[in-house]
Amino acid sequence: MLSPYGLDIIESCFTCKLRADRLFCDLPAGALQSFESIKYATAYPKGAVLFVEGQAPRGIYVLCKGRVKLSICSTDGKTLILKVAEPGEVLGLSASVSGKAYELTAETLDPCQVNFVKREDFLRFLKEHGEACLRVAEQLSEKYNSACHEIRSLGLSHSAAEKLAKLLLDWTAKNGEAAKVEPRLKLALTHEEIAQMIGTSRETVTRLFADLKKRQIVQAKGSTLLIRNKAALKQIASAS
Amino acid sequence: MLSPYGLDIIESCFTCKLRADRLFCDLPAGALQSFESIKYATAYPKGAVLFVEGQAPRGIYVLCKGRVKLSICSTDGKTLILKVAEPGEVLGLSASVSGKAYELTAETLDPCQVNFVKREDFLRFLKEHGEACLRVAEQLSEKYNSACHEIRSLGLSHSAAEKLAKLLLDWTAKNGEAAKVEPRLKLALTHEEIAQMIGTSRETVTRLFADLKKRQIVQAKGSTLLIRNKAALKQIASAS
DNA sequence: ACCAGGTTGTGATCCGTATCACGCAGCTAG
DNA sequence: CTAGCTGCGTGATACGGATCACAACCTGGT
Repeated sequence: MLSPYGLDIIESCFTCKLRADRLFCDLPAGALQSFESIKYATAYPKGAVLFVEGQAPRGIYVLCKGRVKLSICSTDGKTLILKVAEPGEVLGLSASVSGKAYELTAETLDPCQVNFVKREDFLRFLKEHGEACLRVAEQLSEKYNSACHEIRSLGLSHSAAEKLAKLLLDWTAKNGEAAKVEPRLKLALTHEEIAQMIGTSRETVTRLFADLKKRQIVQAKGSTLLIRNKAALKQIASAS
Repeated sequence: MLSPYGLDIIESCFTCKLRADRLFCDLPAGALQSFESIKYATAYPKGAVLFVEGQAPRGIYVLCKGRVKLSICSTDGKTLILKVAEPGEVLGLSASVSGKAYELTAETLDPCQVNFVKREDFLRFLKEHGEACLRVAEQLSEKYNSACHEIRSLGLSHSAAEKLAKLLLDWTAKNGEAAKVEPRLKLALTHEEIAQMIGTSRETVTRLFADLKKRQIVQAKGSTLLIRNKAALKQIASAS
């Protein structure tokens, strides 16, 4: 198979290494076979838009490789990044199930491989495969859960410092660096994007980082961040 | 059957008038029969707590009668009301599906009738009835959708005036008064609770109402609110 | 009728952070 | 090499709304 945009294409779900530990992908053989027959394996370059908030749902996108930025956008141009999706996640799921417009905009941050399934095909698939339908319910619960977390952080944790600290701790947890005393993490996003994740302005993010550095809580090493004082960060994150 | 807390108990899902237009309740006869056999019809007084954020999921609560306040709460006591659930909604669904803790707290605002189903029974029921499972997926999509709306309003529409205007318009829409030029609506919540719905302080809500009245946009008639200038309200709601 | 507890109205003050307005560094392309 | 673009660092200012502190209400209960 071709390797556009510098990707190594994953040929089939059966041989995919991620399958076991991903919520949706780990289907029984029968269902997976049937899924393979309706999916379109596609590749996107960095910066491609999979779907835009407000569009009628065309279908679902199972992310196999690369990261996808999920955001929501106001009429006057302000953007809020909800999360960055990782391989194994199903995008556009809830819109495809309910038939309502996509709630978010999905844009690739890296070159990505994606399995696309048309909405009609997908709904038929769900009717025929009860097990898959349960998986979908689980995925949706997952999404609902993280939406609730987002709401909590936007609506309750008022100060921007608090939100930034929470975000940093979240990231270390995802990178499997949580256990370490001084976790490292790569800042793959610009200050502007981080600001959009916590609903604040770019300048504030810059100032907050400056403050954290001055207080020896974090330390920059190129584009990687070293967290020198996790306790202090947790303090800030849970400050009322 | 008894009528505790002044409720007229709905005997069975088969005879329930709401069934047809509710997402989850309108199941095929076979599934409904099976559902009837695992549900516990229960009644709650006003102010009862069905479940609390953070608890392990016991099961789902199908609301048949009355209103239930769904809220999320920070460690330092601040509360954010996400929505007020109406009959036909399924509460505690996503937690029961995923097995994670309840994301919210559910508290009755009126005397309520509720069908409770234990988690294990419910999961078994879903495995046996593929159709029901699809309904669950739809309900979850619905919930995810409204969570996204909440996020949008919390994260993007910055001014409190904007959020209040949106809330009022939402309410008129739900009451079927949307079409009218001067819709009425009953304010069943206190200023404090409204403040918790839009993530602001009680005083701000009072001030905002005072301002709307001064500008002749709304008019109070006891506990009902008359909207005199819907256009102006929409203006405020969509102001950047 | 009266008092208590919850709800509403309003002023004064203060703090966080948005916003504007720069200068500076690094990277890419002509 | 220089022009231009994008991302970062930092000051000055302004404003929305949180918070505190009371006063005026309106309930229902004894």
